[in-house]
Amino acid sequence: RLRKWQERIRTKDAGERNLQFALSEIDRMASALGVPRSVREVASVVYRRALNEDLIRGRSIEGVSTSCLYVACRQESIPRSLEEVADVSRVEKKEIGRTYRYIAQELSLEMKPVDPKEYVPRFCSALDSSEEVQAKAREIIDTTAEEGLLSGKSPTGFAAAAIYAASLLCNEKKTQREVADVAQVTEVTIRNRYQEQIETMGIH
Amino acid sequence: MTDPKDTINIENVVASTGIGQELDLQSVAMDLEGADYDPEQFPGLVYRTQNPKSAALIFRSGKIVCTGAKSTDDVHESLRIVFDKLRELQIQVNEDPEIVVQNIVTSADLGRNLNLNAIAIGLGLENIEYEPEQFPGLVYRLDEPEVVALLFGSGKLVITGGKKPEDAEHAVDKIVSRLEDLGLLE
DNA sequence: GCTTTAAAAAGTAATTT
DNA sequence: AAATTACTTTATAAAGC
Repeated sequence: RLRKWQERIRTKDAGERNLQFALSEIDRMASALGVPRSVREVASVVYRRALNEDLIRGRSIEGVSTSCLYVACRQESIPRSLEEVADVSRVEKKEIGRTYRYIAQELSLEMKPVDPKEYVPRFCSALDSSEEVQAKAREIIDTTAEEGLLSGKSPTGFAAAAIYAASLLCNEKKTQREVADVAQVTEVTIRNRYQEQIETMGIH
Repeated sequence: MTDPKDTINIENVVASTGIGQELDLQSVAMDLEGADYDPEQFPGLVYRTQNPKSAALIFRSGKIVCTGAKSTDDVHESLRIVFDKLRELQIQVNEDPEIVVQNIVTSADLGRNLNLNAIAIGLGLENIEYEPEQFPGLVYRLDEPEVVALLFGSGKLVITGGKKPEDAEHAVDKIVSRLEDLGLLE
């Protein structure tokens, strides 16, 4: 009987320590990503829900923590790409993506696809682009997305191409490499998306 | 307009069977030309057939998995070749061991572009998985038939998980009517 | 869970030429 | 900068870790 007690205390302690570890990891990664406190709080809530639903079993605490942070960024409309999140996590991108899909499914999070426009402010400030470029990029994204160009395309690459195009149109040229670096996509992707976008925008 | 059902093409058929007899894969690997066997990596021996093209995974238990065939007929033909090869090695194989089709992968074309964002919302986020950052296809799980469809922006699609060719046809019909109901086709 | 096998879809990325 | 190779997703069986 005493053993059972000790075991319960032991597992309870272990659970507490695991939760503390998860929350401190979320905090660490959130700081590294530079997201506001509200995102960390949302991530913590999602993690506790996952814990209550017993979704951690068979998965690493680090993987679930990272996925919850990824979810929180999207829910707060300041998304971070899996690439960016993986950069501050010790879990690889592929596993973060899988864990994220599992958690989103099990918690019925009904995540809407990321709107490329949500990347515009952050990418543009990293590029020191004007408000005019941002507005133009948003316009390009909305117009080309309505024309069906967004289907199947990565939101980061789509946003990067629109920002590149807007920079040219506003006489604030940025090189494809500069934009590619802040968006963490290749120049080839920017080139491909850019071509499609200016075609349907009728810009010459 | 072309009926999307007429664009259906079987791309891969997976089937399982068995010869009801234990095998010494080490010696089979020695005697069977072109056999790949690395028990450290995977317990099955890999044997590829050329006509029709397929890959057979042969296990110590005598159970066999055949993948890569383009039709159910090809699966039977490929396995007939495998059975004959084993008989050449003095291994007893019945006349026609039972062959069970486990999965059929099919491709098809709806003939027009799809707005995957609208479809994700329209069909209901709870049934759909669409993460273009991770994969360009929208994942749609059907209950009847029980298959999984991958929808692409081009209107092309992949259907997998079915056990009979008709499953893909029924799935295409359902997908087309659901998209039409939502006004997301055309 | 993972390991291996096959095949399609389309996007993205890393190498090679 | 264009071409090639490779990896992402889906399902499925097999035996074993």
